[in-house]
Amino acid sequence: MISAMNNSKLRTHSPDTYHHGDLRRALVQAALELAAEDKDWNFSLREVARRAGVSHNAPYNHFPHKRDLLDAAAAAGHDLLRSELTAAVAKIADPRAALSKMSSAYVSFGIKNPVLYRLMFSVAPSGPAWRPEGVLTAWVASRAVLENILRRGARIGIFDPALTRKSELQTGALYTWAVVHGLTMLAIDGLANVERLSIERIAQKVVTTTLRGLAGSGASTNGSTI
Amino acid sequence: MISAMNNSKLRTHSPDTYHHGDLRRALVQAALELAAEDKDWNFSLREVARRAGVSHNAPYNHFPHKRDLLDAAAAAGHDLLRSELTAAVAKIADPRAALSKMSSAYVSFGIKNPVLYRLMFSVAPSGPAWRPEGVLTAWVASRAVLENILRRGARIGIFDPALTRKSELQTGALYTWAVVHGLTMLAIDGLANVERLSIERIAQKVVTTTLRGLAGSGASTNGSTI
DNA sequence: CAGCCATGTGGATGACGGCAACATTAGATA
DNA sequence: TATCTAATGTTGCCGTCATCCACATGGCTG
Repeated sequence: MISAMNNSKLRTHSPDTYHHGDLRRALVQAALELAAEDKDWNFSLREVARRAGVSHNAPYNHFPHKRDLLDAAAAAGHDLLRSELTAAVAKIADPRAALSKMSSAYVSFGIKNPVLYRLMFSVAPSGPAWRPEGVLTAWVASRAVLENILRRGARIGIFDPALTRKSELQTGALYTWAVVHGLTMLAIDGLANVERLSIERIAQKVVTTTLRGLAGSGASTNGSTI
Repeated sequence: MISAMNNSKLRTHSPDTYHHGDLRRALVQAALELAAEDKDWNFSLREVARRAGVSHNAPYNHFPHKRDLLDAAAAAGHDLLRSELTAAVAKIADPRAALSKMSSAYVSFGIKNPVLYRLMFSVAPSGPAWRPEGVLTAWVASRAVLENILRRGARIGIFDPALTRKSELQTGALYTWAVVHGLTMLAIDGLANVERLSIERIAQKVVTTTLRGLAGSGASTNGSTI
């Protein structure tokens, strides 16, 4: 799922040159691999350089600090998540079904890429609300998808009509996001065990409850639209 | 909020001895302080030792690895959270009000101790579900408090009666926990902004929606019990 | 009072993050 | 096409870190 990254222009010129040709991307790739292997982000920058086949200092031409590499990896992750979410919801008209699908896609992403997911939400804010380039963008885009679903549902009365108001819509989106984000985190931490149910089944039940929270007065709480 | 830790037996003997007397606790304390100052857990073990006034190797008599110190800090955090949660709910009879109070206490804890909170859920599981000593215990205790509230509410019909079934109860608890955990995380990351509302106000509204998700058929969705 | 064991100290080792000076090459320019 | 330049890599170096080992200290127990 990681290799799905854009890797066009993989140096059309000589293969064993002094200059790598696409080192920046190779470094991010190596970092993602190392993270997946080690199950954390504590590898050394030198290790990444080694894996990319360059000297220990080459990375500094692309990332002033080690954290910048991690930020780039996080940004790639956010982008991947966003694309998976939009893809999951693309062809679904019914807001409830769409929300269901989006939620399960979200949780699935976290479970498939636990280390990446954790990194994506581990960016240490230096300033008041600093985010690495692109992360906030991807985030806002994802959130917009969610808000659109809620708005559509509110308009046709499936969700609380109050959600047509901007402030309420934002709150509703935050609520929904909190559920899936929290559930994903708990699942990654192995804290989301219920009896012998699979995490997918658990997520499904949680989403059903979530939908009831969003429901308008006339809506059924039956979650069978999944 | 950190200094509330149990610090009995603070060396009744000589104050300036070769042996510190309570180094273990002092190290955890120093680590918590450093984390709060740096806003992350990237300080060096030597720095912690320096702050505690001991040699760079003294900590190894209490923590075989640096991670063990972090685990101890995380455990202390979980314990503190558990005590705050139980205290918040202690005298509240109404399940809905109790859940509300517990939620706001939870989110408040995260906001007051963002770095600690992040650490508490950043323990890298080595084995299948390894947790540092005491963390899982505190977690289960917190969860039990939550489940009790839900069960009581289900019995008197305020919450979905299905919650009296064990499996459903666990799912319901997970749902609730996911909301507050997710909301807390998002708040810490500065991603929980709605218009110009304070985070407390936002949390309140989210909890209202959460309660609706838990509600039984006959329950009002009015969250004014707060 | 002698000795043991928990607790601290000092020093050494290999690795790391980051800086600086130097090398190599891809293109732009003429 | 010959050259110049900026981007990209490389080598070497520094201070710091985590961790290991040998040794010091001293409270407690026999």
